[in-house]
Amino acid sequence: MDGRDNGRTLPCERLVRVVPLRIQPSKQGHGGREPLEIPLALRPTSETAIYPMYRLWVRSHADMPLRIYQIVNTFRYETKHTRPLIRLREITSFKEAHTVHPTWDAAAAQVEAGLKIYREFYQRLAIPVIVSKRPEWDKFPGADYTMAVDALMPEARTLQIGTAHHLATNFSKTFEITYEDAEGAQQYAHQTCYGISERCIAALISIHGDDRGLRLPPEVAPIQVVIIPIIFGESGDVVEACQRVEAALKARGVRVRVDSSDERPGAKYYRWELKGVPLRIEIGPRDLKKNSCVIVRRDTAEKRSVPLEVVSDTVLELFEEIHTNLFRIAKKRLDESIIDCDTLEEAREKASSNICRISWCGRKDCGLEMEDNTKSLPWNV
RNA sequence: GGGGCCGUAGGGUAGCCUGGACCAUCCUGCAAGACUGGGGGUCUUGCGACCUGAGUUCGAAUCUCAGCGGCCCCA
Repeated sequence: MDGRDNGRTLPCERLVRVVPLRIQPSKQGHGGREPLEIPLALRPTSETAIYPMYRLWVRSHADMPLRIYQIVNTFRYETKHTRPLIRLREITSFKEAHTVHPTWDAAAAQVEAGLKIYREFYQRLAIPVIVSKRPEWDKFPGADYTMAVDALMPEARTLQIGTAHHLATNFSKTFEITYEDAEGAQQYAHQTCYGISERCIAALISIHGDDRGLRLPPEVAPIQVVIIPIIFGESGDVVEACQRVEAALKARGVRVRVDSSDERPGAKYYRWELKGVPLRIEIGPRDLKKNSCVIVRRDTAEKRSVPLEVVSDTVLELFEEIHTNLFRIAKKRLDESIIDCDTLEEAREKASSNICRISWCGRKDCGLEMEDNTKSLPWNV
């Protein structure tokens, strides 16, 4: 699918320059001279693949809103400086929505709806975000305007972890996506597109992780509770107690696992902390005498002895607390890093370790000068 | 686009400068066993590597050249 072949003009000339419409791999990678036996092309963005279909699917106002999403891999022509999960030549799980609406306002409402989804998504990952409108020169090529979701990474840099674009009629004019309105006249449709990539994983890992490894919010932890039996000799009763607790938690829908490998308990603690399991339950002879167990939080390392009959309730309560705590810590760090600057000089000093908020007249040359002077992009990464 | 650095078991490394006692060091990992077990245990045994090619040389992990791969810095 190559937009240049159909004789039409793309909505923005910059799109052609910034996003190659077709990447042609060779035996030496892209840019090599020797062609592959079977010619292959990598598909960079989805607009040119999807919108010709939208042209066929959208006929009347009754066909809208049209809202479709897909999870795909996407290729970017990054020549250097790739970084795992953050800057990749192949984005392996781009989750993108493409919608069509009759009016500009309806599309704008959809942009808001998309942003609301992303706010909730990141809330559930315990990641506080900043939602902002990008300046003209930083928006998606062909967009009327671009909204972006950013998170703060530990090294005080922002990471763009989601975008939502109002495309207005820019693409519908190119791809001739029109509909018949109530008066029987043909109108260009208004479109939006919005997406997030595996950068959400990068943010999750970086923002919550500590020196002991991952710290995962319970809702998204593959294993939410690990049970460590403390075995002396035979200890059949300990093993049995672990299995009872495991069954009780499973019955409440908890993703739980008993680590009955023959490593030392200490080694198991370190291993599961590294993997970010939110709660660890230790059960040994001492606990069984009291008919209790020890529950240890990954986020705070706090230990408490809990009677066996209330383990499930306690676990579910702690899940809530852990999520709240992770979000609170991240939110505090974000809030504290945002500082108001009165002068460009001040912003220059502080931009490397903070998010600077500064007045701007709205002119492009002023904006670019601010970026140059502070050696930062408006949202860094 | 420009510059710099580096390729040794699954991971991390020593050896390279000054070629030979290197069938390549140590840590970790993996496999098996024994004693163990409330914060990374100990011992025994085993597995596993010099990026590729050409050259120099009696002899190359080590020197030369080329290729491939990776990392970092600058624009």
